[in-house]
Amino acid sequence: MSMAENAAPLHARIRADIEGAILSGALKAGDRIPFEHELMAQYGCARMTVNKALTGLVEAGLLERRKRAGTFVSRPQIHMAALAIPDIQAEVTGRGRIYRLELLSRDVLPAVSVDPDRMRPPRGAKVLALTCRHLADGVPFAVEERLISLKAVPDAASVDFTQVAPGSWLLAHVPWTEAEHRITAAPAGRLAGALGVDEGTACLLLDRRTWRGDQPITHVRQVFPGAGFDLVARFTGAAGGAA
Amino acid sequence: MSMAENAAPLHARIRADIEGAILSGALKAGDRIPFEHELMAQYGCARMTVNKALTGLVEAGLLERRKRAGTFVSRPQIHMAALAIPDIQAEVTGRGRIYRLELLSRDVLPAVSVDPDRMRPPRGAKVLALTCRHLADGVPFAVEERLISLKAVPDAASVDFTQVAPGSWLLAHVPWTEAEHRITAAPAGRLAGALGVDEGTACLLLDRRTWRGDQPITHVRQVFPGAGFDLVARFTGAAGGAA
DNA sequence: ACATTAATTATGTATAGACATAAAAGAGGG
DNA sequence: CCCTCTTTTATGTCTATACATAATTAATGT
Repeated sequence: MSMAENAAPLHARIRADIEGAILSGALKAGDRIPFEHELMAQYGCARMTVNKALTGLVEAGLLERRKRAGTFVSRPQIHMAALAIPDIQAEVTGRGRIYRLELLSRDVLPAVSVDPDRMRPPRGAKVLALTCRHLADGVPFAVEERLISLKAVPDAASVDFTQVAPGSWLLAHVPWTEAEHRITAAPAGRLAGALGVDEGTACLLLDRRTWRGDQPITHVRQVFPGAGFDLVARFTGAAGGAA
Repeated sequence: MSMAENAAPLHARIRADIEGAILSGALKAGDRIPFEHELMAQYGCARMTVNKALTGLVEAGLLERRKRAGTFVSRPQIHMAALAIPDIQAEVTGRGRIYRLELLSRDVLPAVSVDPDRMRPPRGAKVLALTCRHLADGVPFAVEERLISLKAVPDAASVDFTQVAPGSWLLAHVPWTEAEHRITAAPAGRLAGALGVDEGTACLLLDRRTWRGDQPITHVRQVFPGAGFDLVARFTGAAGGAA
C-alpha cells in the first residue's frame, strides 16, 4: 500500500473535526451540531463511534447534550489556568545552575493547628517542623518553613532532610488528594537574613497545603526574592481537553 | 419495586470503585488492576462496559494501559493546580465592597512588540494602550496597564472604558484560545503614587497575555499592593477527574 | 380552553461479536 | 548466547442491535 492511510482512529478524527470547528469559530456557543444519525451518515460509521467522539467532547466540556433536543456547543470555558507549581530542585537545575539544600532547623512539635479553619485538626498528633534554604550556585534562592503531620506521614521522622528536599521526598512518597496554594507578595522581613536580601525586599510567598482525604499532610511557606523567580501559567483554551 | 435500585450506570460504578481503591491507597502507583475479562466476570457485564470505565480513567490520568501487559495505576498526578484568575470587579464586589473604575490614560499607538518572543507580531497594526485604576470603597485596589490589539479587536476602539473594565469587556466579547500568566513580586516603583503606597511596598504583579490562534489579543500587567490581595488556587487531585 | 395521555425522537447505556495492533513470551537457527 | 521469527494475549477500535430515558409534540378527554 503506497497510500498514507489515516493513522488516527475514526472517533478521534470526528472529535478533532468538531473541536476544530469550535476553536476556529465556525461553531459558536449555543449552536447545535448535527444529530448522531447525521454524523454516522456523514462519516459512514456506526452510532457508537459517533457517540464515543461526542461523549469525549462532553467530558472535555466543549459540548452539552439534551435528550430529544440535540447536541450543543457549550458556553465559553471556565476561566482557569494550569499553573505548574515548581519543584525547586528541578527549577534550579533546569536553569543549568547547581542546586544545594541546607537544613536550618528541625523540630518535633505538638500539633498546633496545622489547618486553622478548613479541616479537622489531627488531635494529639505530632508535627515535624523544618526550615530549609535552597541555593542556586551557592546563592540563596528560596527559604521554606514546613510542617509535616507525623500522623499522616510517620516515615518522615526518619528521613535525612539534609540530603533530600522535603518537597521532593513528599511528592515521591505521599499521594495527596487535595491541595491549596496561596500566592502573595510581601517584604522579606525576618527571613531577610537567610535570603541574603534587605528586609524590605519584595518577595513572592507561596503557601501550600496538601491533604489526603480530610487528613492534613503538609503545610509549607516558600519565600522567593522577587527578582529571581516568576510563576508562569500557560493555558490553552478549549483545545486542551481532559488530559 | 420497593428497593432503591442503583441509579448510577454500571460503567460509572466500575469507575468509581477503581477510583476509590486508588484514592484510598488500596491500589498504589504501578499496581496492576484486573484484566478486562476478569472485571467483566466480576461485574457480570460485557467487555465494552468495562472498557468504557477504564478508558475514562485513562483520560482522567489515573490509569495507564499497555497492550499485552495490562492496566496499571499511574504515577502521582502531574503537579498542577487550577488557578482562578480573578475578574477584579467580581473580586471586589464579592468582598462586599464598592467597586469603582478610573481610566487614567488612553492612547492609540503603533504596534510596538506586544509579544516580544513568543508569536508573530501584528505588522502595521495599531494598539490601544490603557491605564486603569480599580478602587474598592474608594481605596486603590489595583492598577493595570493594558495593550489591546486593534487588529484583533477593532471594536475596542469605540468602547467607553470609563464605564466597563477592559478585562470584563474583553472576557465577554473576545474569545481566546491561549493565555499565559506570569506572577512576580516587585516593589511598587513608579506606580506607587497611583496605588497610594510607598515606592518600596511589595506588590503582586500579574502579567497576562491572551491569543486567538497566533494573533495576540491583549497584554495586561496588573499590580496589587501585597497586603490586599492573594491569588488562591485549589486543586483536587486524582478524585476530580476530567471535569 | 386545559389538563392528561400517548406517540415520537435523540440521547444514554449495554451487549456479543469481530478484527486490528502492540508487546511480551516462546521457539529455532546461527 | 544472541538474533530473528512466530505465537500468544490484552488492549484498541468498530459494528449492529436492543432497550431505557427524557423531553417535545400530538392526540385525547373533560
